[in-house]
Amino acid sequence: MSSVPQIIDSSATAAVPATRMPSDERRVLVLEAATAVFGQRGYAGTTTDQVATAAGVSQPYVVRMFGTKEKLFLAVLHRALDTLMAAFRRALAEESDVPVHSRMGMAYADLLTDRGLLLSLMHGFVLGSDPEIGKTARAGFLEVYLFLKADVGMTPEEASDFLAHGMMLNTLVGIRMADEYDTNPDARELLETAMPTKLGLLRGLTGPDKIQ
Amino acid sequence: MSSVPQIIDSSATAAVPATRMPSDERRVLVLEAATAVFGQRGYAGTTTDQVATAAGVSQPYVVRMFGTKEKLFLAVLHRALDTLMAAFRRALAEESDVPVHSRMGMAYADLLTDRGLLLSLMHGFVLGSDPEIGKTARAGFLEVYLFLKADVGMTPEEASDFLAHGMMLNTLVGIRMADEYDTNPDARELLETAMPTKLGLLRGLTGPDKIQ
DNA sequence: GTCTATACCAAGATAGAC
DNA sequence: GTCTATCTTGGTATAGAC
Repeated sequence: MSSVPQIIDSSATAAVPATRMPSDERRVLVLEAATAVFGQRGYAGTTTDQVATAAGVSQPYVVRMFGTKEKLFLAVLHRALDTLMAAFRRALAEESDVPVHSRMGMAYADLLTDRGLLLSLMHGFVLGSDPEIGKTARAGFLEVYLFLKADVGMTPEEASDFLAHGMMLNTLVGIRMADEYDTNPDARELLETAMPTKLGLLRGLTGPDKIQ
Repeated sequence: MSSVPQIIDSSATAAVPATRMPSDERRVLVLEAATAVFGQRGYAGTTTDQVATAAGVSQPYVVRMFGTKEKLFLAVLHRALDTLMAAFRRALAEESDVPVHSRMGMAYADLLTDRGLLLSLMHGFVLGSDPEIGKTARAGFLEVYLFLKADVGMTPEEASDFLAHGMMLNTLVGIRMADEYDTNPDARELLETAMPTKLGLLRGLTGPDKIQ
């Protein structure tokens, strides 16, 4: 694979000892960095060193914190699913004239700003053959499906369609279709059709990646 | 990552010299094997040795044939896109009482039987940050979108919805949701809702993987 | 809590024989 | 056209110091 241009600023060299920090705080920082890198390069395509650099700590420390790279990825998936469900629950509880289904869609699209979150999930979703990752991915996907039916009140068809559009959104982000927005009218039309309201968010993700 | 249980029979040991074969024939065999493995494990998660074993040839020979692993993956993507477009064109040309949109959907779902084809595409789609892979993925995705509009006659909305359901199907396969069909009623309902007609194909993909 | 140093293995690629 | 042997790199994980 050719080297991937990066979004995340890598000027954070891990060489200089990171300032001491409570381990749970540090843990969150590393999880966020890992989410960004995994989202961009996928599970196998990511090295623990890339995560460490993005988080501004040393590579062995990342491994030390999570045990193995796989456990780190699983933690990323769980955090992503928790964040997603929390956003949905918030959107559901919200007082608003906007219909619930739309509010859910907007809540989902808003997660695009959480760098790599939806894409890390997507990478997990397509690795169903891996025993651990697959188990987590299926459980998470079904949790969302059930929530849409039981709590939001969608029919199976509505929930399935909602998820389909979510997967489409994930794909458009993953494929970086927004990079073609200005130069390819078809890409532009597709983006404007597939995500009319939240286009701004996607376009904000254009340009060279910020991860090292 | 824990080791992935396999679908493809690995009894094909490369140790015994493969019988000589015209290079384009061998090329196709390797491409098919590569499609299956890449579909299951993704680009970075696949080794050229796994591909070689699945194809029944030696690892250096795989590299020799395609130059690099990345070129092999790109060849897999191109072959997958060609196969997909050919299936669509065939479904379009077909005489039938079934409406075109349905015929397209069925043609797509039928590709599930081509082991790893749709999943290799999906893995490519989520690697848009990689310069080469991303370029190919975006071009292929847009080619399909344009075909749906220009040749099939879909509106942008219809084409976008069609693609959304395609991505949903890919995801359900990738996540191996069919593995839960018998034991989880929610998984079953979701599968029956998302792919009512072609469920049989998906279920056929259940069970231990056949790739080594 | 965090680092440096390093062991160890896996994997892509090359050389060269048959 | 296809293999065996091997070089080389890069990446996870461990040991141990501060």
